[in-house]
Amino acid sequence: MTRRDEIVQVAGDLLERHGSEGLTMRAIAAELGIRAPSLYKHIADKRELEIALIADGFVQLAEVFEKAVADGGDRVAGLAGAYREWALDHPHLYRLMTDQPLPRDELPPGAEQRALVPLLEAVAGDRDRARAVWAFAHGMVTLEIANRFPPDADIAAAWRVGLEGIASSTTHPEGETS
Amino acid sequence: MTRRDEIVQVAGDLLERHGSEGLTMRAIAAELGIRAPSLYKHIADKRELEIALIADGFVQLAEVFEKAVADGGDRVAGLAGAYREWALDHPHLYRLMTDQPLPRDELPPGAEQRALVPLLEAVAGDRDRARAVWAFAHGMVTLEIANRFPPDADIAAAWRVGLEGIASSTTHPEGETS
DNA sequence: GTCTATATTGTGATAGAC
DNA sequence: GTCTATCACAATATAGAC
Repeated sequence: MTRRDEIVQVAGDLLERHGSEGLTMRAIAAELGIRAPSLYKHIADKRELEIALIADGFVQLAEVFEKAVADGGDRVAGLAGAYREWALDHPHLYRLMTDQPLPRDELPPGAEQRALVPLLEAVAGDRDRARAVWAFAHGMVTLEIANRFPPDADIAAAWRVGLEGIASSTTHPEGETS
Repeated sequence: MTRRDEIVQVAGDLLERHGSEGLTMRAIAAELGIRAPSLYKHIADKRELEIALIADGFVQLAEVFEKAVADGGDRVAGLAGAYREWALDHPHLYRLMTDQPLPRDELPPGAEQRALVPLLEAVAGDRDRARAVWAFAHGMVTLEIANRFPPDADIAAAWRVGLEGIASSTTHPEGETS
């Protein structure tokens, strides 16, 4: 493992342990037992570090999705469950990945695509439906991370209602407005 | 209008114009033609300012919802449209309101409730369905704000698919797992 | 109610020695 | 590849004069 890889790994650990506010060059260096300026011999700037973390996140998500599909069962439900579990397990990385426009130019090509394909296949290539499922899952996950549901909310039930509705409703009629 | 109200108003303007990073005590003061320390004669700290902005946001949202219901038509679709329009019109306030746990203790009582009632009524009191609709709308709106949909995405179609699915699907059978 | 001066803390980043 | 020293900047907030 190169020194650069070590730095990225430590950065990821710090991000999950202390949130994005805890992700400082000084803290990363301290974790490695060196001083902050030394980091710049291995990376250009902090942004490069964040990009690497985001790219890594997409790889993780793709792997989690592929495993969920391989496990069989209802595909959309399986993917949603995997998405939820991974996001709640890595809340700060999840936010880093979704709070900003995707820096597509700076990411390794295909990273986003690979994570996206399993969902698209699960809805038979219906892009609108895929986006609706994604938005629902993203909304649920961010609200859960931000602790916005009341303590007595039946979160699993909300997931069920949403997924069953979006995944299995028939295609809307052309031109229907109401 | 008291000086405090002026400060809150200027803070809201700054938030929308320059995002949460632009919302600094110095900037607020500059906008008012005074120095930052003078603000502390009117408010205790910056947090108090943010709370006031959040509370104000809920009032705006409640009014927007009530107007949408009064306008008639499909209720869920009307509320969702109003939600989307308001959020995209005030993206930074929207994020301030939803990115963190709700400071319920510090908000005027009923602020959250008043904004919530119209949606709950639109789904006949079904709390799970209300949460699913909310999560879907929240997901769509945050993804739109973060510019995460590709340029060619048919966002209106995704809204339609999601809302028709969640709002009109039948209640899920008890114990059904797949 | 405003000011100046300042405390305190923090950030990312560079220069240049070793 | 690491160090020390430092730049440049910004943030919230307080003390005390006027």
